[in-house]
Amino acid sequence: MLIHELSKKSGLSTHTIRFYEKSGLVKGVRDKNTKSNNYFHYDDEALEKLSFIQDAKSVGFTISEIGQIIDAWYNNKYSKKEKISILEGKLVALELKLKEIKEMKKLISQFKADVITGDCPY
Amino acid sequence: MLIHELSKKSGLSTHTIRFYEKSGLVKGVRDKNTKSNNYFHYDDEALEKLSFIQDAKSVGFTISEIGQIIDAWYNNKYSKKEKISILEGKLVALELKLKEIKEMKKLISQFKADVITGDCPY
DNA sequence: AACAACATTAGAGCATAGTCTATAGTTGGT
DNA sequence: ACCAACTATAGACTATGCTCTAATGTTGTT
Repeated sequence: MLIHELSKKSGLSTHTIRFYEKSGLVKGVRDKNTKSNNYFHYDDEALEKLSFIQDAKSVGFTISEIGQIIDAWYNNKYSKKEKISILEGKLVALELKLKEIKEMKKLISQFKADVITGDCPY
Repeated sequence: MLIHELSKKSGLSTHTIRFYEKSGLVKGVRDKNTKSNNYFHYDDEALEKLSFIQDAKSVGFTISEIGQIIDAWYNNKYSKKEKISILEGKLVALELKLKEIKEMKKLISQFKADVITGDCPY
């Protein structure tokens, strides 16, 4: 598919997709038989990656971290050992975030309880 | 205490503290009896806020969201009802993040498992 | 009085992650 | 052949959240 279709299917603008392409997260390929244009073609894997990118961004991973994860899963840039180590690193980071969020939930729940009971001094 | 001490106690640079002050998250007060300078003085509440800001940032809240939470707890800018509604909104957001992170953990765990078993096709 | 170490404001600069504009070329339908 | 809708590239612009510099004044110690 061409970028416009990928854009519609992913829900991301062509600008954003090109930005991700420049950042190394996805890439299209050019058809060597076609000489009249130099359009990039994208497959379902690109769509999958864009969907992953959106989820990964929303849990707080940066573009560069997402790039590492994609490289650890979709590419052969890293050895098996390196891939596992990268993915384990991200799991540790997620575990920490989970803990922080639970603590923040407790804290804000306490704020709320104190506002309700009037123990909030302000 | 003056900003330098607050900086050391909070672990944030004076620049960052001033940036937060401009953003409305903390504020120092000037001593009306002192005429030779216009230094700001900070209390333990400011330190508490800075600590909260660091935690809140690390769970992904923006400066503006953190400002709302601080206003809902430390100030009387909002009515009781508004305060509760703001805090509940943040709790909902945290609950969603929690869910997203758990899903991302599953996904990355699966990536890792597939790399280990060799089911990763790349 | 000299000097380091502090204080203030204003504004410049930077990284991240887009978002948009301009320019130029291509494709598909009528 | 024409035109809307697409494509590519380069680069300008924006928002967020710092981070640093410059200019200037104050405080505390020797």
